Amino acid sequence: MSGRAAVVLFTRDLRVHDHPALATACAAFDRVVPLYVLDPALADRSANRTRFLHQSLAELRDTLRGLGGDLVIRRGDPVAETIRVAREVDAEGIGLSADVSRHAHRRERRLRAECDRHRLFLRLFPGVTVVEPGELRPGGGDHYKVFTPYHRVWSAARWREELAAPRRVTLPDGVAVGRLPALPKGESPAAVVGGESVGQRRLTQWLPTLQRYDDIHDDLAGDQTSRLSPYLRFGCLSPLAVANRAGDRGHPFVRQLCWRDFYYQVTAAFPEIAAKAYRRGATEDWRSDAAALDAWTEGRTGMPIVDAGMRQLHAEGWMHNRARLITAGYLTKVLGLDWRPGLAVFSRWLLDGDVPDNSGNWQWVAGTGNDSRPYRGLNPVRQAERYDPDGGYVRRWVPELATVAGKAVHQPWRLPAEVRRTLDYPPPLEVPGADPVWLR
DNA sequence: CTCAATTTCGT
DNA sequence: CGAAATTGA
Repeated sequence: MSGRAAVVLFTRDLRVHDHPALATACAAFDRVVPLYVLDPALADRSANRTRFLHQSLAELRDTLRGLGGDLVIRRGDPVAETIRVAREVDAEGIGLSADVSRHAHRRERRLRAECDRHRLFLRLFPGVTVVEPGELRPGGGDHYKVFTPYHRVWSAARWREELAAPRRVTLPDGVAVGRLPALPKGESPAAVVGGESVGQRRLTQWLPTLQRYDDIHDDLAGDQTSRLSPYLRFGCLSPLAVANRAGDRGHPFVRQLCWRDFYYQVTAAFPEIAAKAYRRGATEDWRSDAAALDAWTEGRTGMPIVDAGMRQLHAEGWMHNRARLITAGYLTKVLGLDWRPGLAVFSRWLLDGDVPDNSGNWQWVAGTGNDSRPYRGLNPVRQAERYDPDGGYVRRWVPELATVAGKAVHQPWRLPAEVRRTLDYPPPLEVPGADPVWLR
């Protein structure tokens, strides 16, 4: 063993650029162990994300090798394995990016206890969000509950300095690197590939469209959103670096990054966000209808714009944001079903699925979230006609309707009966006691 | 300075 | 309606 050593535990920050924990460790220590612990407890939550994770890890390992180091892989309980590695290499301590979920908080707490026991230091670093959760607080209270005031202070706040990748990473002598298992299978055939360079390339290619963002980000068929969310989810991209490259802090795209930070600081203060209504006094009288939930889940509700969104989710492990609003609004506001199973379905498939964003947005749509204004039930047909005016999005994802031209595809129940019979597409789900305007 | 009343505003 | 900022005692 030669020189002072530290361990950098990677979690959902799978990059070398603008990685405060890694940059600081490499600047302060001769020897650094970049470590990832494969946690069997997390492995089977989402096959899509597990595959994306492994792709990102493989690339991170290659990048670190290029810098003279490596990515050390262990399997098991992240806390026990991290401590074990730290002791093996006689490290002085451990650094990692702070995170907000209940799982992450528990990991941090256990890690701190073990570090105390073994006389190691534990240091938490920023990097998962643009502005650290808890850094901005309203006059009275620990976190912002409404987006607009948060956005105001977020835009005006001082952001930390973006950090370069370390020029060199040197492992301690004799550390066993460990191996990545064979790339696991995902569920979605058209899922994007994980990794820092893929994310960087996507960002670079997409940035020129920023000037037209307002015109195109809600166009379902145009499909011109950044699609950076999975890379942000796994930290292949630094949210700060993305915001900086967008330039103008007031840009509506940067505002979307602020929404992400907003839900992270909500989750840090309300870790039960995935299970419990955030707003106390929220009415939660959901119906129970297993058949309707199944139809929604599988994309056969008979509401083309909803089915299109769900089919895209299955095919790509990703859904256009506008389609997320429409499908989630349809489940909760039209079918009257609980947001939790909807959240669980998104969570299984989405490459970008995480606790703060996924839960926060579902609660916002369901009306149990921070938005104190009574949420108006959304009309899926009107949404479809506004955001998919020619029906191209529906025809792309619902092949049963591929022969129906124009916006007529949004209301197949209005087609002549003899045409409908040829389509092999179900009539819209019925909701007991409801007479939706779009069926009149 | 603190704290309560009041005003403003909400993807 | 309730959160957050502002005003005022």
